[in-house]
Amino acid sequence: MVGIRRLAQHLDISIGTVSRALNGRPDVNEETRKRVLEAAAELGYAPNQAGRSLRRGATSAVGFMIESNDESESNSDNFFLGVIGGLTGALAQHNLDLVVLPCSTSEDPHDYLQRIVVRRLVDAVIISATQRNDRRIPLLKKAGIPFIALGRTGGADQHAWVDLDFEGVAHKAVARLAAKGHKQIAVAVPDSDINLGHVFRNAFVDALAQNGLPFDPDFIICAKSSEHGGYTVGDTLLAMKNRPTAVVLVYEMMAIGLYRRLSEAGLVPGRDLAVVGFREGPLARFLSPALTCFRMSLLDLGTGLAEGLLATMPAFPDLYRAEPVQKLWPMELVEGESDAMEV
Amino acid sequence: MVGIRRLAQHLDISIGTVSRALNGRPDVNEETRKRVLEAAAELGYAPNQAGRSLRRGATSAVGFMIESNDESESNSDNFFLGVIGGLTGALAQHNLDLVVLPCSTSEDPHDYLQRIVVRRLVDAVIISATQRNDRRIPLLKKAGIPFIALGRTGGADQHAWVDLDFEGVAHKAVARLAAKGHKQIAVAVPDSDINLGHVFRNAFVDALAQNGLPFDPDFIICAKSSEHGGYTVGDTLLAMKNRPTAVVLVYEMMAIGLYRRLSEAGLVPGRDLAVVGFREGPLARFLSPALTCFRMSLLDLGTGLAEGLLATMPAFPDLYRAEPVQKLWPMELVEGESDAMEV
DNA sequence: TAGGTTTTCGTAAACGATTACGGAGATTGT
DNA sequence: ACAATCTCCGTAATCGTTTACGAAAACCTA
Repeated sequence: MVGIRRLAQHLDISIGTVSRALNGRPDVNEETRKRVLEAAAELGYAPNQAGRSLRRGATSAVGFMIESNDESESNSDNFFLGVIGGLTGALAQHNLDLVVLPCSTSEDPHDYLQRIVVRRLVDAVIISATQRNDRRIPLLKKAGIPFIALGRTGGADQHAWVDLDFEGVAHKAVARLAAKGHKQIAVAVPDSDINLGHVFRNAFVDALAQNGLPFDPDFIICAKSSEHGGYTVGDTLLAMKNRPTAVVLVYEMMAIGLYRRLSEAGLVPGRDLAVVGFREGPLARFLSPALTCFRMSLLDLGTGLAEGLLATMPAFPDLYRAEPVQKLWPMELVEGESDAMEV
Repeated sequence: MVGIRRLAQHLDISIGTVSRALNGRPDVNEETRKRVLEAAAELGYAPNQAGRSLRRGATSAVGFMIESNDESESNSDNFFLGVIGGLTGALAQHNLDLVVLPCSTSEDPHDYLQRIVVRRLVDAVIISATQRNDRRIPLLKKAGIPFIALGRTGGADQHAWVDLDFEGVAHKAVARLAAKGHKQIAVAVPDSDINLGHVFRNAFVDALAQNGLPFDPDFIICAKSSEHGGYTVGDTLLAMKNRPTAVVLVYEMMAIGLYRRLSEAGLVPGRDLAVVGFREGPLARFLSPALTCFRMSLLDLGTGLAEGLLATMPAFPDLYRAEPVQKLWPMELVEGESDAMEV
């Protein structure tokens, strides 16, 4: 393996000069720099990451912590892959690698992250699937590791995050349904301790109030964020004596299950029950009737996350900003037929 | 940050002894070892990864190279997440981290991998989406990096790989269709230079021969491995004067597009055209009529990949085997209604 | 008890890169 | 011509950990 030593003796200069030449330091003759650069390309030299990290005290890597669902049951489809694409692109421009840190669902995310952090495996981290009271936040703050969260937390403390604009989604969905005459609108939220459920629930309640609609606690339906969860939402709806005329869902997989349950009951979405989904996934186009839902660019979301993270890293003084980025990511309505009915 | 130095001075012993105690070396008093372990836990010590990597010449990380499709168009959904779950579990048992290396589709995978390898970012790699003549193989061999491929390559050279049992799938699919009287069976394969297409195509031709069925080159349909690709497969089929009575697909997303195209033409899968899909994804259960396809455990696949990789790593002498693992992963038929018709 | 063996631990040299420091030439100023 | 300045580069320390080597102490054997 060719290191800086071999490069230096090949050029018959000192390793210090080689290093300076490669790192763009000013105190090196331009003629020498050119020779070094050429030799490096010729010999296929690249700095050893371990040596560099040790000396610099930084790894040039940021971690993206996701929970790797052990079996394919769950909701997340191409979501993370899309975000990862945006992240890598934006980070690569600053010579940062992305390290995906998949936390098994059988392990406590806090403990997993602690192991990563204390070993100094990455310079900064992105956490996802944030909980209402997420212990990872104080951990990262105490360790002084720059971070950003994909998803708000419940805490009042300030930290950088990017989240989907649930308020906007809830407002658009409810306003649209209200305009069609719906007065009894239900919402399905995930039953896990993930913060998303709370946020979406609150946004929904606010949207109801803004549209002058009454709020019935029974209309908040908790379910697993999976296809089967959507099926159980159908069960719940069908069992209600005072059945809502419309329902708003999170996760496209829920929509699939609900469609199936309705179909079994001889009901048609958009005719017997207005359905508004959340994120437009690859399935939404196929569902019949077409699902009214919301669209976003996963690539842009990843880019936005990267920018927000870089702004928290003192190692990038030109991008650094004192106040943490807190950004709601807009989603655009995709009109379908699943909420076509008027009432 | 607490390092081995602080730990040593806190215990008033030398750093050498601390290191030996932590690494389970025999030449340290058990009483001393216990004290060191306790102090390490108390002070929250964990070895700095950069220092350790530099000294050991190994990073304790294996890379999993995937291509991160820039936009959500493409096929891969929960596939990688599932495999990652299996990988992390199996690797963690040997104190190995998994680093996901997402290669942007705009970059040459070979160049991307070279940058990773030359910087010694990982000890071993798993490559996926192998091409027929994959330049990454000689790169890794030359660099002496242990690796395993998820997907066979076309080359005759020996290296470790795990691949799906396309032969088994093709044979089961064709035999099943032949038993129902089908004589004109088409197959849709991806049009990219990924090796999967060639393998699947060959397996299909073999299966035809084994079942005494004629082979018509027109019945090999190339398409993008996406929902839209499936739609174009439908276009191609409908435009044929001598239309096949059955079609076998790869990728579940293709099935969705094909269903949509057939529906637009007023045709029903399983009645007007027998459809056999490939991998059972979260969507297959929902398609109506239910898609006949094949099932596998992504978790087990990940575990198998990890085992095959460990067997190539000299750093694990007890697992090391001279001959590289080459394993076809079986898939189990999931009976649906999409190929119910007889002819 | 002398000599040999074993146990336990401290010392110091690596690993590969970065960078503060200082020195040798070359250049400029008076 | 002498000093001051500037340009360029070599030397060596350093990051945190591992490990070969040797030494001290303890233990055994005859």
